[in-house]
Amino acid sequence: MKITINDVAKVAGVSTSTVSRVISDSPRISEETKRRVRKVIEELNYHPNAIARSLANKSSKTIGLILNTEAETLVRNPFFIQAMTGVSQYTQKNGYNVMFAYNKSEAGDLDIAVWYVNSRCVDGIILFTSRTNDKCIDFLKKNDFPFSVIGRPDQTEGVLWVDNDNFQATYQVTNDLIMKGHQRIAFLGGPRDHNVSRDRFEGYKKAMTVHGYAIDKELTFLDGNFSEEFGSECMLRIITASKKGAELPTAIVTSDDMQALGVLKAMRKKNISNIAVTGFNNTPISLYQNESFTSVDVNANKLGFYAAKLLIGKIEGKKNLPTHYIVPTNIVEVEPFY
Amino acid sequence: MKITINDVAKVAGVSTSTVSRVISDSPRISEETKRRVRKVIEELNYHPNAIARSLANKSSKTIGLILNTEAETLVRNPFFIQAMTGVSQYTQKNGYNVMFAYNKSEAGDLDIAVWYVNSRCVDGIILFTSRTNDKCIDFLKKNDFPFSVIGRPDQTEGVLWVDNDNFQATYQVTNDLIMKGHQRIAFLGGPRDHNVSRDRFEGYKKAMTVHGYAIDKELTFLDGNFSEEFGSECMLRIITASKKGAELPTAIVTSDDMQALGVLKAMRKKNISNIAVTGFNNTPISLYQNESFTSVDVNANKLGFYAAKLLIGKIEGKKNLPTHYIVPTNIVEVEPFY
DNA sequence: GAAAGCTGTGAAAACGCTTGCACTAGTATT
DNA sequence: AATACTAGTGCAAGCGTTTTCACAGCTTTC
Repeated sequence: MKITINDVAKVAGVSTSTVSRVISDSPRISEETKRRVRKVIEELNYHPNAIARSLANKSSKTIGLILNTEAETLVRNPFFIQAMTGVSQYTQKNGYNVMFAYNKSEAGDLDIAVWYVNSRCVDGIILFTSRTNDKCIDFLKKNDFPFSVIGRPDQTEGVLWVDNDNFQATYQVTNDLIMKGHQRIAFLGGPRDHNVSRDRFEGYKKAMTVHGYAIDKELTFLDGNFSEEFGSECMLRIITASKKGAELPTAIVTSDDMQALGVLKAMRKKNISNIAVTGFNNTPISLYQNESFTSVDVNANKLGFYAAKLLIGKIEGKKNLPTHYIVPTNIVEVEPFY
Repeated sequence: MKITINDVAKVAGVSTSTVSRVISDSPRISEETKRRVRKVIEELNYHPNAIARSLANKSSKTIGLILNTEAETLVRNPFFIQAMTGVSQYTQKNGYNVMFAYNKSEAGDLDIAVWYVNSRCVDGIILFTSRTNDKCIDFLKKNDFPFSVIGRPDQTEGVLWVDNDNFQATYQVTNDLIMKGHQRIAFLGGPRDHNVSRDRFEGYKKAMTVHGYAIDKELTFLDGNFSEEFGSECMLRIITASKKGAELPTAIVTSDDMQALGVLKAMRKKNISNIAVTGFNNTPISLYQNESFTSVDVNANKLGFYAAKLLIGKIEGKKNLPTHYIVPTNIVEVEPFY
């Protein structure tokens, strides 16, 4: 049988309220009593029951994670686990636990959100991907339940979010290429309904126009997806066009390492080299291929960390908190594996 | 203000006990009453408070994960996230939540275990790596707290565990190589204090001896680690030896994909090819390199799934449950990326 | 020297649920 | 006809905390 606060109270010869106050270090208890009670707590090896505490406090001191992502992505892209460790680091420091649930379907994500909210087993939720018209976001807003989102959502009012400055990242990547003398630079984007896709394109566009270079429609591939296949496909189209007289680009800015790998694969297949390729995420797999290329490290760990920080700030009702954080990116040169 | 069981009782004109029994579908309540109460539950959109329930039941319906692993490994090896999703799949089906905490240091792992146990916020724990003399295991055993372990621990009595048949895996991998005509086969092992290392070596040894091939001391590297560096290092030693007259192996069995990549890297550097290499884990990164090789898929998802199954069986006091599961491995041929 | 103000503590009511036990009304048993 | 079941329900005591309010005993104030 586990020791309870009553046992401590009895042994120490005080009431349970006193013990409770000692635990929370209330100023209303005399040092003398505190010392005595603490000694008993030590002796009996007493530890408060977190659940009883939660019930009395109406707060579980737990936050829930919703990984609304396909298994495939989860496994290939270390982004998620990195963000999760970031979350864990912040929550641990602040006395919160973290709960997670994985569900493949989008419907499943909503189910989990509903469960989390209705059962009151978490104090707040972190969404790991923001989709357009995300049903989870709508649901959480409607229920006035604290949550934060990794990745800027469509509607930012009333939501806490963290993200990179994606515009800045591609701006810089593109600018760097231009500084190295590249003029004909292609761009591969992500799905149109992700804000991140638009931002990355805009950054590229800005850098190009600032320097007076044209955005060649034949070299910009928007509304794509973050896959290797898409990367290969675009590259093959570029190559085909070049056979019909178009000039090959000297550099390609992509929106994801997978895309970049696809591009490299197609280049290899067609025996083309000397095109600089850039990606996003600094995925370790990018280390295991033969071309050197540039990747944008998004600092996933920090994204998780700040998502937790925002959320916990909100839960604890702190005032004057920021509504979002922009986490800086670093541009890394990935050396070839061999 | 949230709806409670009392509100439902009042509206339905019954006592709270009756509502509670309707929720748990007790046979002692008449169908008539059940119907009426359920209708009210629906109308009021009532959902039981999980925490109050936990307190009354003395069970949080939550299990805790302890990821006692370095961040680097966590990120590079999708094993962990795969196992986590496996755990989540089983627990969701059975009405359990999962809590996780990440902590870099080994000391931290123990802290988390202590917190989980003392605060009673989880009903059981899954350890994601079994080390020799694992302090967490000792602590959990001493406190008689339910837990299961991924990876067979040193002392199996009184512990629930899941693992692959590592002996069988390397036996088969080695045997396959022999069937293809290889006779001179090197072996790279993992850290001596991991059971997995010993098992994998024994499988290799058995296959070799069954076929009457010698185990060449110069070609077996035990007590290594699961890194690329170790792989490269061993391969370079093999190559150096060959320059002094030793015969090169025609195949190399390694204990990890990272090791295998290291081997391939060294081969490439020294311009050697035509040596078959095998690894473990079917890591996606293995897809992004140029040699085809063989990897053993350990079915991490299933390992997590069964770890959860064993644990929940124990928590719920089921009788005649197995003490461990052996999850089959599949041998996969990884095609070169390009 | 009475009123007012502190200080330190305890009693008891929450928090929202489960469950052992008791009770009532029928029904079956002898 | 008395007894013994059974089915269906409610009462109230938990589960282990926190926290409001009350109060006793001091000290200060005018």
